[in-house]
Amino acid sequence: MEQNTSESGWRGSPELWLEAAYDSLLETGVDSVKILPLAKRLNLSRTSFYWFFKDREELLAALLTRWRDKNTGNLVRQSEAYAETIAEAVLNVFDCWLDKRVFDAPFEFAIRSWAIQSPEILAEVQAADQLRLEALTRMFERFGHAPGVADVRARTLYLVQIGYISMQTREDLALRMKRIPDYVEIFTGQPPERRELDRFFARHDYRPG
Amino acid sequence: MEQNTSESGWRGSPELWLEAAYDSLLETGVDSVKILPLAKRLNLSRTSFYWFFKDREELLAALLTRWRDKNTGNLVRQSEAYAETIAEAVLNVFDCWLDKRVFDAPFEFAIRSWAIQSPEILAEVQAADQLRLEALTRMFERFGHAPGVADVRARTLYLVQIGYISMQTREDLALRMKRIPDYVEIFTGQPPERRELDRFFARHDYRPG
DNA sequence: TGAGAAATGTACACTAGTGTCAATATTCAA
DNA sequence: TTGAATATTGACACTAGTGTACATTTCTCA
Repeated sequence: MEQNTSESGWRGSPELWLEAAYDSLLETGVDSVKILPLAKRLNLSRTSFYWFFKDREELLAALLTRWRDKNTGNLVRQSEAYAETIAEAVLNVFDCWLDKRVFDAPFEFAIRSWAIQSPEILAEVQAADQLRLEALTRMFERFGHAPGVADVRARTLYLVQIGYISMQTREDLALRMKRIPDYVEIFTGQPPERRELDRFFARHDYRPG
Repeated sequence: MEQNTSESGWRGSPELWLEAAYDSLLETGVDSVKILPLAKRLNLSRTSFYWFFKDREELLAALLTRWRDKNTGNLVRQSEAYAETIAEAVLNVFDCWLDKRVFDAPFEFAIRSWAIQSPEILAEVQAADQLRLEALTRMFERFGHAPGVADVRARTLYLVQIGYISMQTREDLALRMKRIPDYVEIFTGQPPERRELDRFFARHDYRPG
């Protein structure tokens, strides 16, 4: 808890405070990201925080930057990945929902919850939504869907996941994987090929059955 | 602002404080539901609050009750409404998303944002999600979908809306209505009949074209 | 090994909220 | 028209947070 991962002999660092802020944000929301409680967690004097950050605002801004870089960037990238069919393309996007190295769902929920109390955060979230939806719409259009339908299919794919995040459920991999073929069929209008599913399951270390 | 809607000559009332709390919850989240700011809004002394409520907790509990009674009750009811086809049944559920007398989307978002900082609220939200999903799954099963598929279709229908609420977009009726036929087709696997759409548009005072 | 940079801590002044109590004012109904 | 019920208020004591100033400690490296 009071360890610093960097190699310096000092106890504190910007990274340490940011990491504690991140943990606190995900556990109990932005209003719990307060310097006094973080200092207690870190066994540091509250005021030494100010050596690394100008004020609380600056810490919160750093959290926002971290979110923007991770989630939106990777989602857009997945939507542009190589695929031979729309089913395969959708499965590429599903990678986001199953691999926390690609997309951080609890982080996403914490940021969206933050948006209710801050117009700036709301604007950030809406800008992200637009970028992501545009990328997904282009994906459906690439596979021959007309613009209007592509838009609604992109929304369905994206909003189901945002809704799922908002439910904050913790389900095991097997349960989630069992729904995948039905989701693919609903989202694309066509059932996925066996080999497409196998490739997907394999890269998530899942053996059906 | 300092008016009391009830007929008594007093300025304050439980309803007045609850209404102010509701407004504040929807505008800026649960952390803004504080007695001091509410009192300022109402032009009342902060301490007169304690005549009507034991403490802040009791006020928050009243907000939760209001949400539970309104949103979950009505959604389950709409899922059970008379329909001849699954498309018509889905359109009955869509009534919720378009009529704030039936389902209060901003309220829903505020409650879900609250859940990040309170295990009790999280439990309430998850109980509501389960009730609603079960009702929607039964709806798809009534129209002949196998249990597994019915579950995934119910999730799709429900989660798209929860995700939409989480985006906090404000779009006009025409734009939202334009997507309806595509949504029905994606959610049910079949396009809606012209007359089903017409009946739906008519009851929302919308003229397509 | 000691000077200076980097980090930490203590003391202070401030703000915004909570809830209790006793005093006071207002309304309603007999 | 007056007394009881109902509501309102200001004063008090408290908690948890913010940020600044300055003294102190700890590390680094010349």
